[in-house]
Formats: sequence, C-alpha cells, structure tokens
Amino acid sequence: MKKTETRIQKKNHSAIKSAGLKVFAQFGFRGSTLDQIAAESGLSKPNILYYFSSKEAIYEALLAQLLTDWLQPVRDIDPAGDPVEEILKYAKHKLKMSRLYPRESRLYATEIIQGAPRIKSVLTGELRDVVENLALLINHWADSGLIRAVDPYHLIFSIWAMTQHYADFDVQVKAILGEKDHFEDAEHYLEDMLRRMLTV
Amino acid sequence: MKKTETRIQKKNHSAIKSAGLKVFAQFGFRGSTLDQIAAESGLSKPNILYYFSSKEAIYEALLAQLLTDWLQPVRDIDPAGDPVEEILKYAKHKLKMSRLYPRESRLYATEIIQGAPRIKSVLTGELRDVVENLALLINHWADSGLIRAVDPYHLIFSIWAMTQHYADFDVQVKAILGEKDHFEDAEHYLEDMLRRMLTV
DNA sequence: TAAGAATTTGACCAACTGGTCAAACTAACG
DNA sequence: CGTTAGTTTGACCAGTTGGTCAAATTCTTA
Repeated sequence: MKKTETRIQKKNHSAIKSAGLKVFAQFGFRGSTLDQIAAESGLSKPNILYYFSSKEAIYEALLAQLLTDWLQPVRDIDPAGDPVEEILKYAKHKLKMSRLYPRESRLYATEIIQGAPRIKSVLTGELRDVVENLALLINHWADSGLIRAVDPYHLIFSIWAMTQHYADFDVQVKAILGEKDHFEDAEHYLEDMLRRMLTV
Repeated sequence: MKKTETRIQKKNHSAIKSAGLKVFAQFGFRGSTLDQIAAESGLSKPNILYYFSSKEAIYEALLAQLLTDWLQPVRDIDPAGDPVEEILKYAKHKLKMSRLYPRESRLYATEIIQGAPRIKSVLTGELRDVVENLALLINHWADSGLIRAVDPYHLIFSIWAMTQHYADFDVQVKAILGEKDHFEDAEHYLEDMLRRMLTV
C-alpha cells in the first residue's frame, strides 16, 4: 500500500530531512525555524510545507528514523558470541556512529535533555525492553563466569555516555585536543576500559 | 568598585537567574522566551529587562557562574595526595553535582551541543589549560608508577561523560531504571571502573 | 513624613514565526 | 502536442518575539 515516491519527491523529502537534521541538531525543535530549514535545503518555505505537513512532522520523521537506527545494533548483539567481543563490537559500533553521524547524536541528545516530550513512550517501551533483554544477557554471561559481574545497566550507560560524548561534546573535545582526529585514541581507551571491566 | 545590591535587587537577580536556568536548560537559548522566564520568576517582562539588559545577558550570567563552578573542582585536585583517591574524589564530586544540579549540567550541555558559540574562547583558553595541567599531573603519576598508564585526556572525558550522563539523560535513565534513586549504584560502578583503570 | 531614588507596569512596536492559498509553472505520458 | 498530475511560489495572515518607554507605584532615608 506504500505509494511510490516520484523522483522529485524522493529528492526533496531527503533534502528537507537533511536540512532539518542540521538545523534541529543545533538549535533544538523550538529554537529552529522553517526559514532556516528552507535556506539550508534550498527550497522555499511553502514548498517545504508541501512535502511535510508541519515543522513538527519533519522533526518527528527524523526522530523515528533515528530510534530505529539506534536500537538495531543492540538487537544485533549475539547471545551465542563471545561476550567480551560482542560488547566490544557494540561499543565500537556506537563510537563509529558518533564519528560518522554526530548530528543524529546531537539531535537525540537535545530531545532527551529537553525531557523527551515526543518519545517518552518509546523510552519506556521499546528502548526499555531492548535494554532489559541486554541486561539479562549480560547477567547470564556473568553467572556463567564468561565475564566479570558488573551492573549491566550502568555498563550500558557508560558505553552510551562515552561514545556519544565524542559527538555531542565535539567542540569541547576539539578545544582540548585540537582538530586532529581523536577517534582512534578514543576507541583504544574504550576497548581498554571495557576489557578491564569485563575480564574476570 | 562592586556596587552593593539592594535587598530587592538581590532577590530579583536571583529569582531571574533561577527562572532562567530552569527555562534555558530545557529549551536552549533560542528556544526560550522572556515570557517563560517572566512567568517562572513571577516578574513582568519589562521588570526582568530592568534587571538584565537583554535575554542574552541572563543567559551569559548563568554561563559565567557555571564555568567557575565547573573548573574549580579540577583545580582542587591535590598533586600531593594519593593519585587514585584524588581522581576518585573528583569523579564523585562531579557525580554529586549531576545529582544536585542537573539543570546546570543540561544548560552547559545544550550550549556545547549548539557549538558553544558564546564560550568557545573559554573552552580553548581556561578549560584547555586546566585540563592540560591535570593531564600532565596524571602522566606524572603514571611515570612514577603510582597509577597505571592511561591516556589522561580520554580518562577525563570518560569521567565527564559518565557523570554528566546521569543529569543530561535523566529521563532516559529513569525510563530504564524506574524512578528510584540510582546515584548510589552509579557511584559504585564509577568507582569500580576507575579503580580497575588506574590500579597498576 | 516628604523628597528623591528605586522599582514596577501597561501599552506599544517592529521583526519574526508557522502556516495558508490561489495562481503560476513544470514534468510526465499517452 | 495537449492534458493532467505534480510542483513551486508570492502575497498574505494571525500570533509571538525581544525590547522600549513614559507613567505610576513603592522604598529608603534624611
């Protein structure tokens, strides 16, 4: 039942979302204007509203996409794999997302900081379930003696915090470390930390 | 040369800053309105502008205060103290700030995420210097064999990221862990992590 | 308690906001 | 090529925004 988009629709939908991401990630929902998105996308304001019914619709389309991309890698953790390597794989994946898609990370961060008014139900629903399952798996691994016993929730939080930090606080990191790429060192540190935490 | 504030000035300056903190921390600078701050503080909009020359002036007063409070505990680290305990003391202090002053943390986070347009010079100046000194100290401790050799910058980032996470991502943490206080567990996890990282 | 200083406010303004709409324009396709 | 569906826009609107200002009110202090 999915209407096929025309060539122009495809192009403009994506141009608007791309511009919206740039603007919303920097100013948050209320701080962003349709005029900014219009300027950034190269389309006129009425034209933007021809493709999305409102400013809010653009924002929500971005959030929806984001949440999917966010949750998938958690689900991809293999209960049958090597525990330390699986957690490390996940952490490195998140770090890579911070490097490649810092704006997505910032958009998510501003939404959460503002109290997550539009996605609270996802947080207490899908996200919570996914995290709970992962926590159970980590506890199971610990019980089996495959990793050291740690609080699974705070382990997950620490991975999120550390990886997203490099996207969200990018200017601060760069102010301190300079402009050269610091992700390699970050990955090394993260790996070292997780191995120390998880190795028996 | 500091003009002494009248009783009313003292009261209203602080009421405005308190209201401004609440509003700015949630919506960012551009997303916040003077009307919101007026409503929150119980003062009229023109009255607010009698005490602060502009919306921006309120925001900047808050940021200035924040940066001072932020940097002091780094300076308080004692080079003559026990390295692991000093770092732990600092990390716990930061975590306590996240618990007691989450709005300050969120205000800072939104400013940084938005590219730190008004405090970039502080980041590349004062903050950078303070962090550089701390990094030198940590390296010195490592050279003396008092702690394990770790990248001092990423160590600092990991402390910032993990502690501020509990303030900035509060709704997400609560969505996953429920409403009960989780700071005790967080502190235990943080201490465990740092000891593992730093102990030779 | 009266004068002067400090405080508060209602009315107002120009710029900007998200959004509408009819008309004009362009692409696609038989 | 002509018709129609899809696209784009200029003009416009009502509500909100940060900020001003003169007048009114309240405090302080001699």
